[in-house]
Amino acid sequence: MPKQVDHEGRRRQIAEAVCLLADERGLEGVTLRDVAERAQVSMGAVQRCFRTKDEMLNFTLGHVGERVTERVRARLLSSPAQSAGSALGYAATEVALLRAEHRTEARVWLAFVAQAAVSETLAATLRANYAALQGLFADLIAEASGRRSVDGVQPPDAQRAARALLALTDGLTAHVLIGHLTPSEAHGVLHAHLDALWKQPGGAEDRA
Amino acid sequence: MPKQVDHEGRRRQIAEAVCLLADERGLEGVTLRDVAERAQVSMGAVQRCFRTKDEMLNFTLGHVGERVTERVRARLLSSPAQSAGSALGYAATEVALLRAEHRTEARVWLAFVAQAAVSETLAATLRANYAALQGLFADLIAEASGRRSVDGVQPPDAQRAARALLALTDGLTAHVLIGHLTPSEAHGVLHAHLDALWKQPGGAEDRA
DNA sequence: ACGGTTCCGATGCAAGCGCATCGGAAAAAG
DNA sequence: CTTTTTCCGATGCGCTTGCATCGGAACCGT
Repeated sequence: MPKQVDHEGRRRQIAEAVCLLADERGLEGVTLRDVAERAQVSMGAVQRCFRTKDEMLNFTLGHVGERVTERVRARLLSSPAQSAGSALGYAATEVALLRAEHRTEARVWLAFVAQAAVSETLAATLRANYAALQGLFADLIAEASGRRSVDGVQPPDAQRAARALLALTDGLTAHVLIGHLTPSEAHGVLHAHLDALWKQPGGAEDRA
Repeated sequence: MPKQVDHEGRRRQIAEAVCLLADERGLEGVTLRDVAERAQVSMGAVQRCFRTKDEMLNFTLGHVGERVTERVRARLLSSPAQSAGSALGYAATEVALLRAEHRTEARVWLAFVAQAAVSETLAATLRANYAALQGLFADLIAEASGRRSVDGVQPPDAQRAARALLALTDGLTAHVLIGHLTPSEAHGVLHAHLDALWKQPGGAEDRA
């Protein structure tokens, strides 16, 4: 057997470089040459790991998505004793990427969301991540409001509340990045929304 | 006086072309040559109207923002007899750009939001638009919940509710574009949120 | 040690980009 | 009709991009 290389590891290493560059100059400013330089490899290596640039970006998106979802899960596991309500608060705060140290991830995420609007491949990867997060939210909401989910099926208003929460966190993230909101304003909005959730769990049902 | 040309009109014409292209291929796919072709003018004309490409994009963003805000205002004026509550519903629905015929605007908007995260010039233009919409929302919310705004100053929870509503609409728009939500799901989420707004107007205050 | 694989760094290439340039068309004023 | 000023279409330039190519270095089983 000839030379062997940890391909998956290198892929992640390259994905990190893509993130750094996308954070600084946006997704448009990501070129193969710059990525290679940032990842401390040659362009040839990058081309070997990813057949095309799109493949590289798609992998990077998946990588970031995994990281965020993983962090949310870790946050939940590290504080299992509390109520489902406060757990949901923590999870939502993580997803909103409000903390300064996650600003990079937030910018990368936003860049990919915009790109996904015109790239079906990216959109598919993105949808998978959103579905996972929404399911997680829905579980927590159903549990916190007493009606336990059965076989992974939540009452429809829990699904809807989860959709709302996910959209809200995404919107808040974007508004913070643009500078329309400060992180603490966004934090306030998010938690006010969550508080409101418990005070009227089941009323007001109409429309699809 | 020599030849005279409606510069502002041509600028708008070019901005429309930018929108069409951004809708199809994303903001990255917008080149001066393509814009010129789509706008039925020569590249020279485009260069005369906008000194640089960034200037062109910035103008286009302002143009789209104006159009959306204008449509929301028109929607409000066309149905002034109803309650502030239902007016807010209409306004929010417009902002969320859920209708299929506004999908183009939505994609353009999202593309600019992502770009603004790395371009202070675009971010400034965008902030102005968000501020206008948020103020509009806050007015309606304050009016609907009885506490009239005085001298354009709303109670803090109206401001916060407006921020939440704006972030929610933006998030929903993005999720619809990506295909994570259907338009009717987004519609349902939005109106459930609005309904919840009236049922508990002032409680749950903490954090900044 | 050595042959066979796998890897990769350097280089080349065609295409496309934003922008600068400029000669001449177009139009009001005399 | 001539002049003067504004406008713009065509063209060229320098640069960057993603990708293809390939000779040789690196490595492992034998």
